[in-house]
Amino acid sequence: MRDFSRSLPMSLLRAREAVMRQFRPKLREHGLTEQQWRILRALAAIEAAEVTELARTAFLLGPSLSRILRDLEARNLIERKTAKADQRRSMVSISREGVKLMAAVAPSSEAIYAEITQRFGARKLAELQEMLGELELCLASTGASDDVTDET
Amino acid sequence: MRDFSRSLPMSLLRAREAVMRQFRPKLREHGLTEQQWRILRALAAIEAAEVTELARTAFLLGPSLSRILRDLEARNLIERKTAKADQRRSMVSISREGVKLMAAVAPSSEAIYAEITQRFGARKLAELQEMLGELELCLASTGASDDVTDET
DNA sequence: CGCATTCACTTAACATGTTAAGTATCTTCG
DNA sequence: CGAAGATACTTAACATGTTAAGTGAATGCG
Repeated sequence: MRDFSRSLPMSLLRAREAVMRQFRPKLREHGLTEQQWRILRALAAIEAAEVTELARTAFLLGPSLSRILRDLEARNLIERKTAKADQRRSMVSISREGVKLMAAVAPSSEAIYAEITQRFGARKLAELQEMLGELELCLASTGASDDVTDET
Repeated sequence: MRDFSRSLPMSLLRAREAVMRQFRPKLREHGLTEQQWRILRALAAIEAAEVTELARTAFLLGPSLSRILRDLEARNLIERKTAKADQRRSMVSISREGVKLMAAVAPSSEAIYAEITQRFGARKLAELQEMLGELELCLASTGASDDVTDET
């Protein structure tokens, strides 16, 4: 069997870990996890979003998101209100405090990203992201539990 | 701020998830998680390994590995014995049952990997892995908690 | 030898990943 | 209208990620 440490899943895992290791300490200084930071960033870019939409944007599963939103709400970093038209949906938005926290963390985050870009090379980084996107695309809707009806 | 859904960490996360989504269902059929499978594969390639060595190979943190080894041992998929020379170390090896399970899963796993390779293209896959390796390398020992003494 | 330090591993505590089940609301259709 | 089904979440349960603290064994050194 192929040496699994050279397999694609392991390559992706190690590469991502190498990248995230750069960010985690700074996020931690502000009491944020990687996932919480993703949610704040996603919310900062829009007025408000439904939970399902936010899950898709931040690439989190529903149950994880539910827990995290509960915690972020308790820390007053986000706000929630049920939609008028459909009581099932809740609209999530970032709070004033959340915006302040973002503003405090963003510069360091940007600096770290710039450092990574500079080290690896901007052109190579773009190429890498292009390939990752293609990989994702060519595997789309090929898993076991997809909402596709005409699978073989 | 840059659209975070196009950031490197998200690209890596989505790509890896797209890949793992192909494998998880089959592993699940055999009652294995991705991490348990990594450990079995790592052990299958060697006679026996110390826990720390195994953690490095399977890319797992010590605490995670401790729990997983406890469970795999309870399921009789691995065996442990403390080293003679150093009572702190324990040598882990795959059991006969573990080998049997590997043999049962390996063909499907290989088939899935082959399918991915074929879809994405073998040459492109090699290029991607090359870039991922370079990324990992250029970020090595740059995090906050590394055992490097001469950091800036 | 003896004791502080280091080392290998485990436990603990909390956050998230993952699947299944639950709840409340909305929609559909007879 | 009203019951069956669909939808948008939430909870539950178990496995892992992550950091800190704990435990027992080996080492270094006076």
